[in-house]
Formats: sequence, C-alpha cells, structure tokens
Amino acid sequence: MSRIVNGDPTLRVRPETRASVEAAIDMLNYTPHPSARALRNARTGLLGFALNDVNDPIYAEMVERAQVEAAQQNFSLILLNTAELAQRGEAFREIVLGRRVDGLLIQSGLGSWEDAVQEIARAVPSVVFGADSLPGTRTMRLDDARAAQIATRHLIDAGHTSIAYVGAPGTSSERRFSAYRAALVDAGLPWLPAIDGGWTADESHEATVRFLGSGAQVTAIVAVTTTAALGAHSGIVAAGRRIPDDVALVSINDAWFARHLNPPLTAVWLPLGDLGALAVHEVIEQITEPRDGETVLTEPAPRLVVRGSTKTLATGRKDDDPGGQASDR
Amino acid sequence: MSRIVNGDPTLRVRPETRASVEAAIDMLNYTPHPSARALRNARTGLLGFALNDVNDPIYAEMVERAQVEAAQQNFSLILLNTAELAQRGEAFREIVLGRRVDGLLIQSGLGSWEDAVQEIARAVPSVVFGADSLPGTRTMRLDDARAAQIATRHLIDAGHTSIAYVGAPGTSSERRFSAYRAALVDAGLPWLPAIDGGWTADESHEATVRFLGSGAQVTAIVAVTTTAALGAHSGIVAAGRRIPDDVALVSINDAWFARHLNPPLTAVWLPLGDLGALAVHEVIEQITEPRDGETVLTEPAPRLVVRGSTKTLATGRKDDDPGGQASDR
DNA sequence: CTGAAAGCGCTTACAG
DNA sequence: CTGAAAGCGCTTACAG
Repeated sequence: MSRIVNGDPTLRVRPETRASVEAAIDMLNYTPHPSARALRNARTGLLGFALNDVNDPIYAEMVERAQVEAAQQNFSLILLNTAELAQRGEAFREIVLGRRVDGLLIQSGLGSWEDAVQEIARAVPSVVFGADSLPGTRTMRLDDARAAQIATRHLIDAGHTSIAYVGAPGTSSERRFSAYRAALVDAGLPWLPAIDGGWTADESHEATVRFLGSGAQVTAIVAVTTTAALGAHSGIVAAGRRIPDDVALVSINDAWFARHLNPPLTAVWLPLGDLGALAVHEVIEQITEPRDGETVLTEPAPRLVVRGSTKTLATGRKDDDPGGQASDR
Repeated sequence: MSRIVNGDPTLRVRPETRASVEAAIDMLNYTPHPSARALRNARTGLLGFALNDVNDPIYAEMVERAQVEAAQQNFSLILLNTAELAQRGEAFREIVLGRRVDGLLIQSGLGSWEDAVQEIARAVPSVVFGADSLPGTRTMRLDDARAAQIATRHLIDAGHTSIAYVGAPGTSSERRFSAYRAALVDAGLPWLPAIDGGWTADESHEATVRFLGSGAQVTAIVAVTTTAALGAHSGIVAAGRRIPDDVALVSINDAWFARHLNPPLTAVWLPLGDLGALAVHEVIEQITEPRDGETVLTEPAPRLVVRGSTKTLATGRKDDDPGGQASDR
C-alpha cells in the first residue's frame, strides 16, 4: 500500500489492486503525514537558508530561485539568521544539533562569522556561498574576478585613468578588488586602495562622501555590489559631483533597481538566481553523498549592461569591450 | 524526565534528580528530536509565509521581522509561493492538506488569487495581510487610508492643485486611492482616475511614461508603494520632466532605498516590520484558539519623511503638515 | 515521586 | 503477491 503511494519501482502488483488503492487515495484526499514520515525516514524535507540580511535584494533573488528549485524537489526552505546560528544559541542547538533540516545553504565571505559558518557546514550537509575554497566544505560562488575585470575594463575603455573601487568587508569583496587592481595594472594605470564601504547602501554612501570630500580626483568608481553602488550613487550626488560627467559608476551585480536610478546604473550582471538554484540542487545531492570541493559558476558568463552612469570620455580611447555587452532602455 | 526537559511547571521533583537530569542533558548535548516531537504533539513548529514576490523589498522587511519573532517563539518560517498554493497543486496538497505547517501568513489584496487565499486561510490557522475584512478569516493590514491621506495632504499643502495617483491591482491600492481622492475632495481640488501601474518598478515606469506622454499636466504624483514610486521616478525622468520642479513625487511606504534616489524620495513610512512580527504573534495564538476579525495596525502611526522629490511651490500656500513629519539627510 | 508502557503515522523487513 | 508487525523518538496517562 505504502509502496503504491510512494511509487516504489520494484513493486509489482495487480493493476486492479493498484487502481483500487489509488481510488481510495483520491477519494480520501489522503496525504502522508509529514512528521511521521520524517521520523521514520530520518529526513525532514527541510532545507535551511542562512542569511545575514534578507533585505539585500541580491539575496532576495537567490532565495526566490532557491525556493522554487527546492519546491520542485519536494523540499521546503526555512529561513535562518546566520548571526543567530553562529552565536551557538538556541537556534544552533535546535537546527544544527537537533537536525531540524536535512541540509543548509549558508552565505559567507562577508567578513563575519566565517569560522562559525565553517564549523556548522561540517556538522550538516551544506553549501557555503561566497567563501574561498575550504577543505572539507562544499563551496560555491560566482565569477567575481571576471565580473570585476569587465567592470573595470569598461571604464578603462571609456578613457578613464583614475578609477577607484568601493568595497566591503570579506573575501568576496577582496576577490573583486584584486581583479580591479589587475585590470588597471594590465592597462598600465594606477590603482587605489579599496574604499571601505559596506554591504549596505548607507555605509557605502558615507564612505563615498568621505572619499570624495577628501578631495580625491577620481573620475570613475567600481562598486562591489548593487546596494553599494546605490550608496555610491547617492554619495557622488551628495558630494556635489555629476554622474557620469564628473564621476562614472559601474556596479558589480545588476539588481532590479539599477535601471531605475537617475541616471540609470551601468552594471555587470551575474547569475545569482542560477547560483541559488544550483546550490539547492547540490545540497540535496550532499544529503545522500557528502562531498567537498569548490564550484565557481562561470556560466552564464558575467554580462555588461551599459546604462547612463557611464559614458565614453570625449578624450578617451575607444576600444572594443571585453565582455558581452548589452544595454536596455 | 521529559517533563524536566520541557520545563513542566506542575512537576515537582527532587532538586538532586532535576540536577542529575540536567547534567546528563548538557553532557550529551541532548536535543529532542524534532520529528518525533512533531508526530507526537501534532505540531510541526513551522509557520508558512506565502508571498507573491520575495523580491519586493517591502516584503523583505516584513519577512525579516517575522522570522526573528518566529525564532523567539521557537517556530521556523518556511517560504511559500502564493501562486503555487493557490493553484492547488502538489504544494497545496502537501502544505495545506498535509498540515506541514502549524500556521500560515498569506499576502493578499494584490489582485490575484484572492479566492484561493480565502479558502486556504479557512483550512489552516492563518493571518491574511492586506485584504479587506473577511468573515471567518483573521485579516491584518496597515493604515492605508491614513498613509495616503498624509501623502496627498503633503502635496496639497505644498501648493499642488493637479495631483495624480499611480496605483496597482487589488484592494490595498484601492483603499489608498480612495483616501487620495477624499483628501483632494476635502481640499476642493480635482482628482484623477488611478493610473494603472503595478507592484513592480518596471510596470509603474511604463504606466508613468505613458501617462505623462499623453500630455497630462499634473505637477505631482502619489505612488502606491516604494517600488511603484521608483518606477514613477524613472518614468518622470524618462518623460523629460524634472523632479520635483515639473513633477513632485511621494511614495506610500518608505523602503530603504528611497533616500538614495536622485533626488531622494519623499515618503510616508508605515510599520511593515511591526506588521510582520505582530502577524506571527497572532498566528501562533490562532493555533490554539482560532479567531477571526480584522486588525488595522494604526500604531506606530504613518510618518511623513520629506526628502528632495517634493518641495513647496513658490506660489503655493504654506500650511502645517497634517502628519508627524521628519526628514533625513 | 518514579518508571514502564502505549501510541502518534509512517516505512520496511518479514512471515504467510 | 499481500498483510501484519516492529520500530523511528517522543510525550503522557497510568501503575507501582
């Protein structure tokens, strides 16, 4: 009976038996009780998604695709706070030690809780995002270097010679910074130390205002992510400079609001949604066979979307663009 | 033993017994098995949050506070798709009929799935957001009328006499529209039919461009929510008008990005986070004693935050502002 | 006050 | 091929 419900492929049963069982299921609108199933199978059908800040639209995109992918594989996504988990409080005991979830997706590489995240990832089947490769851990990230390179090259190609980078804490930002620097070095141009912004628009706003207020003479900025770019955008305006005439701006990541800024934000799109879906797929595989290793999601490739926050300088050289290029509105 | 773990208050036990049990719990790092508990108690400790669009930053704020509140009461939040649920597919059968969650938070009033939401809300202890009062259902919403009134009055007080409303499908927007219209009628000014935008920035952008392109001579716009205001913002710019000189703009809701627009967006803040937390509290109560009725969260009150997208017209009257008033940056 | 036993609804190994 | 029985880990009513 149970084997009919669950579609056991090794089962052979008379068609009439199967039919009568299926009729009963339909008539009673029978659904297996999830708790009983979970107890018996030692599987909850739950995946945890641990985030630092649900409000970041970049995460929202990942979460949405992750949720859809999970639902397709009959898993539900439960929302967790990285901070709560990392502080080994009630939540840690219940979720991680208590095995409330079958697997965990954890954001890392943001400069907080890195050690705790690693420990948790070893206790439960997990995929860690954004972090550098870690022995014993399954990590997954985007092609940060390529994206930062495309952003920086776009500015170089537009004729800029003095380009800054607005960053944030953690290894994700550091990888992007290195590629920014490398692109400038390659072009024989000077690079500047990263401006210490943050992962929120407010922090990057303050950092940008301070940086420009100190008399810095850059003509272009690369921002670590779209929220930071938004803060840089308002910061440039607050500092009394014009975009793109005085200071051009490119965002790594292309969140949905980029096109609605004034002027619209030139950005390098990265496949965040795909990363979320792929991570769910991976963590479900890990439940049955644990595996470590690093995946850098290079496809679909980062893609430059040119909008109004950058333009070719009158005096600038005009080369081909290195990345795929697109433009909207 | 079990009663010690769960802190049964009626239990009287020798202190030494209690101590030795607690020592054992600590030593073994014992956590009750959630699935077994769920099976025995017919409670999963799970609350579902059904959303149409996780990407809307307005929801993100609610979800975040709801998650924190749920965690404090030892519940986890699982993320659900309203569309999937409403279409009575696999998810409906599993989550609603299968009682995978103890309670449900559902967004409604957005013009889709209203009937299905109502049906689901009757099958599972639920709190429905944004909807009008429904018999047999626990509904909860913000003070839409007051917020729209404050927004509209702000523009009237600044001297505007031709004010439009950019709306979206559903009853939430209709309530705001009614208050917009009432405020204008009160002031003896003409009102216009709602401009049919949508809940996304892209839709409202298109609607605004079309509206302004048709030669409409309004000098100010009230937008149903911050995402719509963002679309209106970029739409006004795309139509070649200046903000606030040609067209002023006020948003109902004050999402985090409002202050970073250029010019920054004047907005009426509403307690969305509080609504999320309160809803979790309510739905947990409903699990033990079902109740219907409507709650309109009027406190904390809507609050006008004046930024650069509005200004007092040179020729305009200058009255006091009707709502609490604040301004930042 | 304390310990043993029953049962929540499922799945799977086993006997018929 | 089919049906009955055991057991997942808890909680609670019950016997001692």
